[in-house]
Amino acid sequence: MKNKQAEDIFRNFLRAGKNRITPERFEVLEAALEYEGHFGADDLYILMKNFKSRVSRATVYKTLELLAQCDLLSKRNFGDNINRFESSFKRQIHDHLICVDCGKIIEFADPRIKQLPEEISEDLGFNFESYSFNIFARCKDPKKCKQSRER
Amino acid sequence: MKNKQAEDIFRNFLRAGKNRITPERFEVLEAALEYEGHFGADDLYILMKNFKSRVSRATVYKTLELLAQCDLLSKRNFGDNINRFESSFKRQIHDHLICVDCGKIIEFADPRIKQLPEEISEDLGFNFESYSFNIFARCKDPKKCKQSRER
DNA sequence: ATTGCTGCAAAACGTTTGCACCTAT
DNA sequence: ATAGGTGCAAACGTTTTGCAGCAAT
Repeated sequence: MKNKQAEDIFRNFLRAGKNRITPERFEVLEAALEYEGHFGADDLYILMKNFKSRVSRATVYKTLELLAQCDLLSKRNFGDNINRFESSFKRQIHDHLICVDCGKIIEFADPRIKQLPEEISEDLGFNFESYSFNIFARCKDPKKCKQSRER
Repeated sequence: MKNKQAEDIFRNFLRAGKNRITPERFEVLEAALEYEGHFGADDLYILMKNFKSRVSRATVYKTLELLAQCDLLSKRNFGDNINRFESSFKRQIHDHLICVDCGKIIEFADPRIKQLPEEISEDLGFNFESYSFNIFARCKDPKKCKQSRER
């Protein structure tokens, strides 16, 4: 019960669909919100296993999808064929710069990007849904690079 | 010998590294440049197989990577965990809008995006390498949607 | 002659699925 | 009571790898 507000959002979302409210789903929610930074579904599953959780891989994968649907998490793809998630609960919209050498991920929020996706969607005759904007670059400072492979 | 210019670029790139110049690699180059639109490595492999090519799957995968490295192709990722390629030879830089209902891919070039990635990289202390900007949206016109799953 | 490339099949990887049992409603 | 969720293992689709033989340098 660490994130009552997020839990309420999830509970309401589950009820709104015909989804059941189960302890496993809330266990995944809690673990996901506690995770610092970006994580793959399997990362979270392993972490939960290490903490002696009995929740299955299948449940973790399915629940993360639900959490992304109700915007408690955002699903990211940095071009390496891994779906990553991060908490978007109480967080502002941002994009990512990824160092192609060390894998470091920098978050940034540039006001110039903000309206672009919706405007472009309209112009092209589409209803905007979501967007992804990733920059791939290299650390200028070699001392800060190649050291870690944070994700 | 349909694309002498592209072949020269590839040949020089191969020589510059210590990569060998082989007929298989040029077979992949030709097939890739002829492909209309976006294709996965396996799509191209299957197509080549249908045309009785004897080039192996491994060679197709590896060669596409080389072609992306020398900018004859660009490698795209539309968030579905498939690496797609498209010819970038003699093409202007553009981004993509993907319909989440029918999978249709629209290309667009918005001048407002152009300098953004490099500027942001600099501001954050990185050397710009590349970027990806994808918009996910839904066709407004239902008649034009759900019909095809072009890629 | 050397070193890199090829084709093949097997393995790897993240993810999804089928199914019998269980549980929230 | 029943529809939906769970855990498990097996299957999936894409991509990578190990290796023996081959070919470009």
